[in-house]
Amino acid sequence: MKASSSPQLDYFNLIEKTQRQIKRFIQLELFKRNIEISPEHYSVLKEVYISPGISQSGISNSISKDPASVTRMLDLLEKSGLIIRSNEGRDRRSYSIQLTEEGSNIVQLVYPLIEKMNVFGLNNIPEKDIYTFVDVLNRINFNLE
Amino acid sequence: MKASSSPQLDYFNLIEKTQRQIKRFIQLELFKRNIEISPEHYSVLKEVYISPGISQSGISNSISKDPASVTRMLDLLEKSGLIIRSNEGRDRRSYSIQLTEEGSNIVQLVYPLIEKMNVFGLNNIPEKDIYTFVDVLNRINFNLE
DNA sequence: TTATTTTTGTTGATATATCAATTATTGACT
DNA sequence: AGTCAATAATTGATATATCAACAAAAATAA
Repeated sequence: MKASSSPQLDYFNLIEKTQRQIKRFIQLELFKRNIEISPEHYSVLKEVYISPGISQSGISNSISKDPASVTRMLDLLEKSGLIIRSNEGRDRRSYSIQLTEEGSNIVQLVYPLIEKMNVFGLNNIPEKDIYTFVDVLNRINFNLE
Repeated sequence: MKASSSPQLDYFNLIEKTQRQIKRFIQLELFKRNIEISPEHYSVLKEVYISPGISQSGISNSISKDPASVTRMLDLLEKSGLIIRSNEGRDRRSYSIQLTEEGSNIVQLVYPLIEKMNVFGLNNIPEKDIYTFVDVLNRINFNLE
């Protein structure tokens, strides 16, 4: 490791750390309210809420996760009675994913909480900095695509 | 889910997505160069490189990960011959972690690559925006502590 | 000194995430 | 129609991450 003019800007570790901390925070808040769902499962439910009937590959693309991850999360969500897979469509390879009433209720319960947590996490940060922040995240994503 | 004046700023998902994408990118670059180490293992090795003799709890704090995660990563790193645990210290509960020569070589090999990838990921982003970006990440961390 | 609490690390259980390989179906091409 | 490639989803293997429960040792309090 050479000494360099500026210390290594380890934004990857910083991003990772922040991501884990946000996740822990959300988990804790959900636990306090006796809402038994993981942040990951919520993000899947939210996708289905926004796009009812979406396919698994559609979910996979939207949340940028491996199809295998989606399969396994949906297995659990199905077992918990929060979503249903149906084969109604013409394409017999794919499932149409729908929320059950309970799944829908959870999204409507959790959504405003996530909004509050967003506000809390961004406390004391100027709005223009938040725009810059989101913009940089998008640019990094673009650069690494 | 109520319609709100502004759409939900889902920076959590954006951060998560970015984190996964950076990780995938780093993994791919390491694979291309036949360097058989995960980004997670590299970050552990780097900590030990910076602070030779550090304890497992020290690593756990530095990288903000659960002690159990650190134990398991060190198990693998030890099996791969990249680090050694020693009990030389007076505190018989804790281990002193050291890099082997091979571990040290890997850090020195990977470090400049990570630097290059940082530059690549931040391509076309004004420096002041990068400062703001890092600052916002730190503020979010602070807010959620 | 003895008792209690804290710290350090490990292990088991479970969830998440990815990759590689596989099955089934669809779409495209000739 | 028949072949071949692409797509959708699943499964197995493996790594990562956390929580809870635990053991051993050290620090603190009584």
